[in-house]
Amino acid sequence: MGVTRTPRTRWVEEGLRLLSTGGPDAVRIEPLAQLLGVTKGGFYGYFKNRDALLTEILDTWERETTEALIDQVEKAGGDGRAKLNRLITLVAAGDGVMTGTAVDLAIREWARRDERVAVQLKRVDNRRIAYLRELFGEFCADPEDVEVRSLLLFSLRIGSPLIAADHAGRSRKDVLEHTRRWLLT
Amino acid sequence: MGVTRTPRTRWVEEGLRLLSTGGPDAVRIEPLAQLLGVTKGGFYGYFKNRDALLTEILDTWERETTEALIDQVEKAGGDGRAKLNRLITLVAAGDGVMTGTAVDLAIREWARRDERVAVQLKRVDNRRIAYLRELFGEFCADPEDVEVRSLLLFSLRIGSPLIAADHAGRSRKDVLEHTRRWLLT
DNA sequence: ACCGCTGTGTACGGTGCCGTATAGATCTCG
DNA sequence: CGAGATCTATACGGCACCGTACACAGCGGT
Repeated sequence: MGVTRTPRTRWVEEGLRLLSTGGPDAVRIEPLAQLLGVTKGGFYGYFKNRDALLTEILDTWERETTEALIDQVEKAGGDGRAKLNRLITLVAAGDGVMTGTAVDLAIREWARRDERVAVQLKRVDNRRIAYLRELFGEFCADPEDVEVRSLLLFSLRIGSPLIAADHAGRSRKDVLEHTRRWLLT
Repeated sequence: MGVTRTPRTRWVEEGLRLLSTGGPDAVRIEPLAQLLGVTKGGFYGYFKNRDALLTEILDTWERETTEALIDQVEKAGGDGRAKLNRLITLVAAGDGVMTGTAVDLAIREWARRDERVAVQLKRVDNRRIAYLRELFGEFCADPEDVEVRSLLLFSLRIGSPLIAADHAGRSRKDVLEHTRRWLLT
């Protein structure tokens, strides 16, 4: 063969998919290779070992997830409220492998048992919370208030997909819609 | 020997501990046996296989976690606000292996990839949300409002430990304290 | 003191995965 | 076309764990 049929990035992309559905323990090289339709032969040409792949997956995620979404929200302009509305809508849509909520949750769980991952996650979270703070700050005078709303909105984004409850006849979507109004008032 | 030196419950308890720190994939029989200071010899006398242990761990958790906390809150009495305050304080303390937040998170992550676990988690969540709804209902007239606050409080309990951000000079504890007041007004 | 029961230790074969070594296949470029 | 570089398949040894088989130890009861 000789030409790159399974480039480095494919290992990372598919690994990210495995991570999101099965957690870090599911990112195994041989099953991954099978998923790509090859054997693990080529893997060790790109990566030193399994750990190197995990590191690269994490770095890729950090790079893609931190700025991409913010840029997308910013470029459409508007005031803080408008931007928050757009942000919430975009996140709720949750398209893409990277920006999807599943990867986020998997990495969060991973961070609980791996200090290296925890550090990386903290950078990402701080960046995101800082952005929320900035937007809420545009129409909330009290800094405490800003902090409370930022944490609540962020928690909702993380917590809601993990909560499997019904809502007395309402749909989750409805409740989230009301919550959005509640937080933006 | 002949007398029970490592009763069935010890396997479950220690398994629960492994689950909370390392996720379901970390609940392995041989390491678990080593943790208990025995070999796996006795394990298969109690359980058919690893899966049977996992099932029993889950059942134990459901039994212990659903009613214990609610009972503890209820028996001290007071109105809805007082009970919510007590509930929040108790959960924040997070003592015990069962009621701790770690098991909860591990099981939630587990439920994302195992339908059986998802069903069980849903029962527990519905029970908990129903209780929150009941308490908020005591001082919130609007049912939508009740639903929003319940989901926000629950999300905060799940999401906050997973979020690794700083808060502009404040401590997480401070922000959570302000949030509590915000939700109970 | 003997016997059966029960929990335990040990040994075994099987499986899935890791990481290495090596040879073959295919493209690129001279 | 031939040489070199690049990617791939295959084979291997090693490790950790699963589940089974079986032998042994010590307690309870008659």
